[in-house]
This record gives sequence, C-alpha cells and structure tokens, in this order.
Amino acid sequence: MKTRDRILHVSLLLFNEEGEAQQTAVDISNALGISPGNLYYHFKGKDAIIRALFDAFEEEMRVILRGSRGSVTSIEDNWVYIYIILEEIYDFRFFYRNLGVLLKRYPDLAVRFRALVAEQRMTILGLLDDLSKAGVISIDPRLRDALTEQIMLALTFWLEADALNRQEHDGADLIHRTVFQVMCLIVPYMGETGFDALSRMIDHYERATG
Amino acid sequence: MKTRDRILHVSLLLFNEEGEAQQTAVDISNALGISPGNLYYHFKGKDAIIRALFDAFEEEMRVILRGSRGSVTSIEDNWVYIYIILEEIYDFRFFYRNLGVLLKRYPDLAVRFRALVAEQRMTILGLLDDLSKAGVISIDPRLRDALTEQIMLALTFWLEADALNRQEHDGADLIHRTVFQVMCLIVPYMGETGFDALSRMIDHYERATG
DNA sequence: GTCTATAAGTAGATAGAC
DNA sequence: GTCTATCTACTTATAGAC
Repeated sequence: MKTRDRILHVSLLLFNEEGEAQQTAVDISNALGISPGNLYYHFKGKDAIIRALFDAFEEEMRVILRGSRGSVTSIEDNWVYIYIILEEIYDFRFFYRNLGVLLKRYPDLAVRFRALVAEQRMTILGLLDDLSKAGVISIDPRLRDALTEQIMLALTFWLEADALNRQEHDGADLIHRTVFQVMCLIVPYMGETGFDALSRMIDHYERATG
Repeated sequence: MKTRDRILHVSLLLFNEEGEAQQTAVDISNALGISPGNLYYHFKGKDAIIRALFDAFEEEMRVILRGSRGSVTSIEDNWVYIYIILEEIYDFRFFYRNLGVLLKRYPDLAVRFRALVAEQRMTILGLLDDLSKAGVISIDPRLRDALTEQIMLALTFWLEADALNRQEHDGADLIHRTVFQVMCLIVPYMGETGFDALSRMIDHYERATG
C-alpha cells in the first residue's frame, strides 16, 4: 500500500474514532509511524487530506443516489435503500459529526456538500413520488415537502443526535434504529396497511437487535 | 453596566454572529475595548465565559419547560409554545451551531446539556399526551415515541440544518418556518381536522412572512 | 480594576541532509 | 521518499506596574 493511500486510510480511521478537530498533522504522522515532514511531502496539510477524503465520499454517495432511479417501489425497497445511504454516511461519519465547523472552515467543500444534499433531497422526493405512484403511500402535496425535509433532517443529523444522547455507540444498532425512525415518518401516510407495516418493522427491528 | 456583564453580553453577541470557534480571548477584549489582561481578571478564560452563558441559558430554558405543565391543550397553544422554545434557543444559538465540538470540549456542560434535552423530551411527550387527552390528536403508542424523537431532532438541529442550506439567514422567518415544520409532523395524527388545521397554518405562515 | 509586557504552549509549515 | 531540525504564527495565561 502506497504511503499516500495509507495516510488517507489512517486519517479516516482517526477522524472517525477520535474526532477530526482533535487530530493534528503530527498525530496522524505518529499513527502512521512516519515523520511530519513526510506527511507534508504527500499532502500540503490536514486540509488536503480532508479534501481528498471528501472526494471519495462525494463520488460514492453520488453513485448510490443515482442508483435509486425507479428501482424503489415497495416499502421494503425503501427500507433497504435508506439503509445503504446511512451506511455510506457512517463510513465517513467524521464529516457529519462536526458539519458546522467543517463547512465554515472549508467554504469550497461547503459548496460541494450543499450540492450533494440537494441531490439527496431530490432523491428522497423521487422516492416518495414512486411510492405514491405505486399506491403504497398517499400524501397531501402540501405535506410532501415537509416530510422530505424531515427525512433529510434525520439522514443528516442522526449521528450528532446520537452523540448527544450517549457517550458510546454501536454503529450497526444505531443505523438500524435510524432506518426505523425514518420509516416511522412514512407510516402515517400508508393508510390501513401502515399498522401492518409498522408491526413488521418492529418485528424486524427486534429480531436484528436482540 | 459592570464590566463582567459587558463581557458576557458582547461575548454572546460575537459567538452568535461570528461563531464561537472563531473568537479568541483577545478578540473579545478588543471588541470590548479592554485589555486581554482585564478580561482574564474577570474570567479565567473563554471557558469560564461559555460556562456562565450556559448557566443563563439553562435557567431560562428550565423556566420555559416547566411552564408547559397542563397549559397546552389546543393546537394553537402548541404552536405558540414551540415558538417560545425556538426563540429561547435562538438567543443562544451559538451553542446549537457547534453542539458536537462544544460538548466534546466541555464534558461537564455535556452532562448538563443532556439533562436539559431529557427534560425537553419529557415536555414534548407531555404535550402530545395532553393533546391526545383533549382529543386533538390520536396516535398509536408505538409511533408516539418516534414522533417525539422527530420533534426533538427538529428542535435541536433546525439551526445547523439551515446553516447547511443557506449562507445567510433571517432569524424571524427561520423560526416561523421551523414551527411550521414541527406542526407538519403532528398534522397526520389530527385525522379529518388535520387538513383544516394545515390550511390555517399555511395561511398563518403566508401572512407572517409575506 | 485595568493596563502593558511577556512567558509558555501548540499547530502548521518548510529547508536541507540522506 | 523519508528524515531531522527548525521557524513562524497564534492563543492562552500570568506577572507586575499603575
């Protein structure tokens, strides 16, 4: 593995586990067993590392978002799809843990992040449209936008909300609970079948978390 | 106005407008027209200032939360009450802009903040219970907790979400939109009257924002 | 209470040898 | 590519005069 890739790999690990703000360029080079000078040979600094990590995240997320076009037509599909999005976010969770600080510090990333969020919003809207057309949900158009915003809120701040509620966390369980939380937002619009779907979801949730 | 109070006042202003992370002890003393040494005479550092500001916020918020006991029985009351909570948060918005960083940096504040959030959650649950008993809403008990969490999410991360979507913001309009957003979460559980309530809310919203 | 001056500590960045 | 050594810049915090 080339040093450049090792730097990215270890940085992502450190940022996710210990928090981005806490790690200095020297910390990263120590973790890698290389000198700070060497680190600066490969990346101009922590900024460049973060930008490179964002490149990777952005590309992966765009692939996921574009993969939804017309392929999510049942509530089960929806469940799985939300799951996939959350897992991708979890892989780069350090971004979402300090969103405010990071976007203030890197205005260029803020622009790109906003564009990504916009595409995410369009995807969620499309998802709700597909579910409507398939007759799975029925929602007043005035409430549809509000629901979309709520789902966006959940998808964006689930990690921060969890950090607020507990000190430690179990990633798999947290993702699971968050999918459930998002699905609960949709249940009221499923009419009579909503309660059945909810029951099935709870079963599914209980089974997976023991 | 005593210097101590002036420091707190100007610090809150700076933190809210420019961001807490960006302001150093020297910046604050410059803004006040006093020396850094003098600042350190009154407060041991930025930490002590932030703690003092949190004291104020915590006390004000607790008064608001305790004021809800049994006094919110209509959907209009609920609207007003959410409004009051959001305005209080807005006054100390710098806390909510960098929650993650702040709570990591000040573990003692994190403990107190979590307790405050817990009381907030109890208040929201109580609100929903009161609305249920008054026959205003009807909600499956399994969905009630999820709804509570969603409202908490909205109340806690509305400021960060807005910062993500725009560069600048109009406080009054943002608060208004957020109240609307929260109310939209409750509408599905209002049955037939929900649509009327929604229409009235939209009217109200349009009127207030022009 | 308030000032000036300065110490002490930390993060970021580069130069030059190997 | 990688290292050691060092330098700059900045923030916090304190000492001592007024």
